[in-house]
Amino acid sequence: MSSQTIETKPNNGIIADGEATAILPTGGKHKPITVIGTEAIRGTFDELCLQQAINSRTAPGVTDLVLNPDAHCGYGAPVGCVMVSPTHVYPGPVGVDIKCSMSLLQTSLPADAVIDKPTRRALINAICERTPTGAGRGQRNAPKSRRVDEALGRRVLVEGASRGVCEALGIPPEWAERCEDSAHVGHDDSTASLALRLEKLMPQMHNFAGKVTQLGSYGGGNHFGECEVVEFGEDDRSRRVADAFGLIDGGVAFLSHCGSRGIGHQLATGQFKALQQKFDRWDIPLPGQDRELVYAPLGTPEADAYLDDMALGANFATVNHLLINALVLEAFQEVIPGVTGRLVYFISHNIARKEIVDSRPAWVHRKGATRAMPAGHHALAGTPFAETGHPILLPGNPQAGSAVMVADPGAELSCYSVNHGAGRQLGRKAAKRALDQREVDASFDAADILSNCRQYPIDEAPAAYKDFDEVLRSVKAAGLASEVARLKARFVIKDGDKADD
DNA sequence: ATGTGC
Repeated sequence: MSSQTIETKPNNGIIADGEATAILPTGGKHKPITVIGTEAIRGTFDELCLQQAINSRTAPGVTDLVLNPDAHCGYGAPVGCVMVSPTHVYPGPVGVDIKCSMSLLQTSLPADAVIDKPTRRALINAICERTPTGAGRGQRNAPKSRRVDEALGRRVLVEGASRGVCEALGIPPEWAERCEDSAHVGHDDSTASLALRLEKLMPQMHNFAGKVTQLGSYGGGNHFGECEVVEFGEDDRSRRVADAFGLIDGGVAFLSHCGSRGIGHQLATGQFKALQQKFDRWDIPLPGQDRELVYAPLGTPEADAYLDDMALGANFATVNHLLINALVLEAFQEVIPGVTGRLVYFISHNIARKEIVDSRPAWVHRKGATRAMPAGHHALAGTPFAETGHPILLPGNPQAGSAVMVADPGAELSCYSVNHGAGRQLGRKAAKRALDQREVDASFDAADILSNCRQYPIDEAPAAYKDFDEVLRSVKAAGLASEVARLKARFVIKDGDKADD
């Protein structure tokens, strides 16, 4: 494995072939890396990020690698990339937070219901009581009707959002149709193999009962819940699609970002360690000599174990999101009786899926990347979105807004994928050095956006992220997707200096 | 991302 050097080439070796599309050749017979991003965006990719992309592109069994405009360094592969392999699975290019995802709940409320501050404060409190934030945090005072014991926890991991699990947790079962995948199965397409795998893992699953009580919680870092006002665009097509998605112009919606919490973390790190030990023992060369890029050929016990563990974590994340949405709706109903809500969509940006790429089945690893299938895509047949394409949920930042998009046929270029958000511009330490807490808080006050935190976490401030409009411009100019609606924050739930502690 | 250092 020769690791190419990139620093001496102009533009880091990236060759533009359109306003927002480019290629990065990696030498040999390899198809080049597909790069999405305007010139301004392409300048934000640092060397390590590009080296990770090259390592990933030239790794065994990989046929396609897409680098998205929000790309930055990740574990082995960049956050913000798509890696396709018909023959291998790669745990690193799924990531440590298995099935980290976005979901959007459309309520029946008009925007003026969330104007006055006391109502928004009451909503923040009611939501925080039910859906906690923070490391280790889970359900504190869940009512008996929604308590997750060990037995139900096992069912969640094995079945995902099955009818039985939804009923046991008070989740409207029809929401399962509004999921990118409501349930994940094991390596042999059965749930039986997942049950067996979980049984085998149980002795290592420290505090399993405690971890399953994390269902219905956000965790920390960039995870959040956000009350939004939905703003449709001007053109007829986007308004028609927004209607079909069940969005309401000028209505109140709730956007959530979270993943598989402690369970997914334990499953992912367990897989990294197990595979790294085997690579050490076997002395097999790693792509770019990077231990974070361990892999397993399909059909081996190692690949089976990874696919099973990924499915267990993914099922937890799916039910976590659906329960959060059910609990958030309950919180709205406590504060504003009579309000109703429907799940618009639940879609992941950290998962490997079996899809058809270039007419053959392949594992599409999306790491900080979102599936983007347009109207008429064969995989959407029989879903509510066959005629429109499915909703794409892209968090930007509370001040610039977030976006609902829909894929265009041009998304074939990026293996039917787009970015997963704005992407970091400043590392956490750099953000703490560069940004001023009072200015950050003042900017939220000026925009009349409330938060559950006394001080907004500075490393999560909008200025720590790339310019969201430039990122969206890249996606549109590359022909991947169109904007359907913008979401403007009215209040934000984050892990931070909580007002209720 | 994470019972936020192995």
